[in-house]
Amino acid sequence: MVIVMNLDERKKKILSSVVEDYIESAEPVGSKTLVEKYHLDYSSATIRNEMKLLEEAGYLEQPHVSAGRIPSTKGYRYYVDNLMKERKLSMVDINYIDNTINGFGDTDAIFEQIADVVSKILSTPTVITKNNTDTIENIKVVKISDNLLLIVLMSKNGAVKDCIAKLTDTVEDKVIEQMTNILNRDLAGTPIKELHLALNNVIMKDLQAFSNIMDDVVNSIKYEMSKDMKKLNSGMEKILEKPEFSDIDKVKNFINMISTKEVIDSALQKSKDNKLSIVIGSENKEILLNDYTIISLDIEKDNKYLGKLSVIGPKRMNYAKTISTLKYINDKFKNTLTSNKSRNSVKGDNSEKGRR
Amino acid sequence: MVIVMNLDERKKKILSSVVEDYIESAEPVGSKTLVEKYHLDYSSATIRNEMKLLEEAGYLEQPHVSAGRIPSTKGYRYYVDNLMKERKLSMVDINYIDNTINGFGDTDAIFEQIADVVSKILSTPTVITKNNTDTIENIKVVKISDNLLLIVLMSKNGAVKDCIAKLTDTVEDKVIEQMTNILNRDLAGTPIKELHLALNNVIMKDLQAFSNIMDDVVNSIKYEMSKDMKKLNSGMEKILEKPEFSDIDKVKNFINMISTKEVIDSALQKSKDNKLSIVIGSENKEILLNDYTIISLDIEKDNKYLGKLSVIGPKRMNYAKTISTLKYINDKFKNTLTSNKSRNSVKGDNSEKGRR
DNA sequence: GTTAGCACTTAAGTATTGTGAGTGCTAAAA
DNA sequence: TTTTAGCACTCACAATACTTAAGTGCTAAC
Repeated sequence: MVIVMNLDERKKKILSSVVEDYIESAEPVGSKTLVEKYHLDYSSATIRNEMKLLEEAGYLEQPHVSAGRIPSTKGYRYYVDNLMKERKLSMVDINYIDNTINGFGDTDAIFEQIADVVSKILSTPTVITKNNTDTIENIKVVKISDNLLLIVLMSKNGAVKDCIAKLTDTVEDKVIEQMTNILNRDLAGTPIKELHLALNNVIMKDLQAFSNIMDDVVNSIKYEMSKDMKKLNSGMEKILEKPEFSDIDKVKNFINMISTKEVIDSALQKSKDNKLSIVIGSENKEILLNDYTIISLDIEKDNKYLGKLSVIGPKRMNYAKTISTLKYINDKFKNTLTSNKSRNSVKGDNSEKGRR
Repeated sequence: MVIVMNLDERKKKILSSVVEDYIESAEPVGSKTLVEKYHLDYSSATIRNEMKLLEEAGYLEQPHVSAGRIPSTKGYRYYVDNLMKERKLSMVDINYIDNTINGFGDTDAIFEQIADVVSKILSTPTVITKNNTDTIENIKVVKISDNLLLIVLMSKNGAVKDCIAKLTDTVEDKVIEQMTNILNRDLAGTPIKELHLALNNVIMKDLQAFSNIMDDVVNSIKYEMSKDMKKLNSGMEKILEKPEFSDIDKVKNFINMISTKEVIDSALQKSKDNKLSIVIGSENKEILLNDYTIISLDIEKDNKYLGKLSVIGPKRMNYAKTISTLKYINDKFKNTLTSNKSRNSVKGDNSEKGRR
């Protein structure tokens, strides 16, 4: 796919050292540092010559003439595709993930858990985008008390969402049954993204029949569905720690940018085929994102697409750790949605599908 | 209660002008500014003499000798108690509140809505603390599908909380009924803060009877209840706009501080009698909070205490607007929890209790 | 009691200089 | 041909001195 440039071993070693040192230190890397810290058996002058060549070939760049080198977008890309070694997660992180993601709550709640965990481990903001081509499959309405109804929506792909409706009028069981039938008749098969419209139609058609009650129910569903994409700001505090954001204006710009739905949407549209997609710096079509990297993972359950989990941060991000964390979470997630038993003493494992 | 110092009218006018100008501009206020902007019919020299006296009496302070004056804690306190004029909310804010707080979802969701709205309007972080002396009154368990249960907890004070439990085993209706009975028998009357312990006891006693199912249910409840106090970080981005937080270290300190549960707890313990409490700067016993003001409001429904809504920010906060916003929300909230009809065209108002 | 006038203080902004990290190039060594 | 020592050069950053403007407190006159 990618045209592999003819970099000799020494250049590869230098490039990967520059990338890794810069990821760690956030400071431009100089020839002397490379020789000393990475045991390159050449003098600094030789390394300087090589770095010059790497710069001319577009893999490195120089903030100013008397500074060391930092990786360019092309450099990061080469590193990710050819040089990076996949890394095992630390036991600390594995334990943290295992103890925190427990599968309680509806699908949104689980997404939220995942976003929080990823943010904590990677110190990056995390975005969850739900699959809104998913369709409604089934709706249940349960009477909790005289003026409280509980509505549960289940999607074709297995997502579950519930909400509570407070009624102004009391309601009889018979009415609930009728209403449930109407909702299922009108909404089953509706794509999530068209749900709002469909709900309006339900009201138009059937409001008369059930007066306020249907209205209460529909509004509750509408509100619950409008909470989409909310998890955007998870882990925002963490970026304050990164030297890239030492200036308050940069923080503000970044927050504004990722709060702009269009920017994120544009970034997440591409590369639908890959389960794991990495878009580095200027590879982003959106100019505002040219200094940032977005790594996203498709979240699936039983081979059905539920949504996308994306990590967004400066180009200087820990690619190896990010990728292994996302992959681990993905595996974990598949199990979690099926069963929440994993953290307790697993007694009878025979109920599992056995694909591992 | 408060000993009112003998400030003459001119001093009052000067003090209130300094407070209001400083709240708006965040810059120390000088004598010339006061004369010109607030039409005090004296020369700047006279005002200077007065300001000197106000400083000696402890109402004002001077960051350095060639700067204007800023209010001290005592100055803010005098302003809030004696000089501040209560202010009507703007129509924009009223509309925003009315259109956003709609009463959908369980009690926690509503609290969250309120915290978000307050944060947006006041550009301040907002903390919600739930009343954990409230007790469980009733528990309902509803079967959604073969391996999904929905659990609804209702408290004595009217709070509602629901969660979904995913089961490893399938479950029969009869079992659910038995289990519901056990849960109600063992948990009814339990204070929310002791729920975790009580749930452990339930498992100890009855795990054998229902094996994994009860386990799944109990763990779901536990997880749902553990989300307490989560709304702490709402509105955190907003503080970046305030000049007090122009330095990234100050932001970090502030975030660390308010993320420390103990600090917030200590601040929120005092003044239980008042529905609205204002603790300014050094009035806070906790030293870390000495540069900040906390304004909290007890949230009630039908005269039952549900929790506390607190706004935390620099001493230089817009006291008048904060207080009127909280009061408006409080009124709104009472209605909202009872009925979510307010934003639709209200047709038959006869169902309302009529207390306004 | 009030105010004009003035000397004084100080934060903050601007200009100046010094320092150190790191480079590119040249010429010699391997 | 490749590598390296040596050196002049560049430039960000830190430290320092200089300037400016805001605002005060005090005194003496109104």
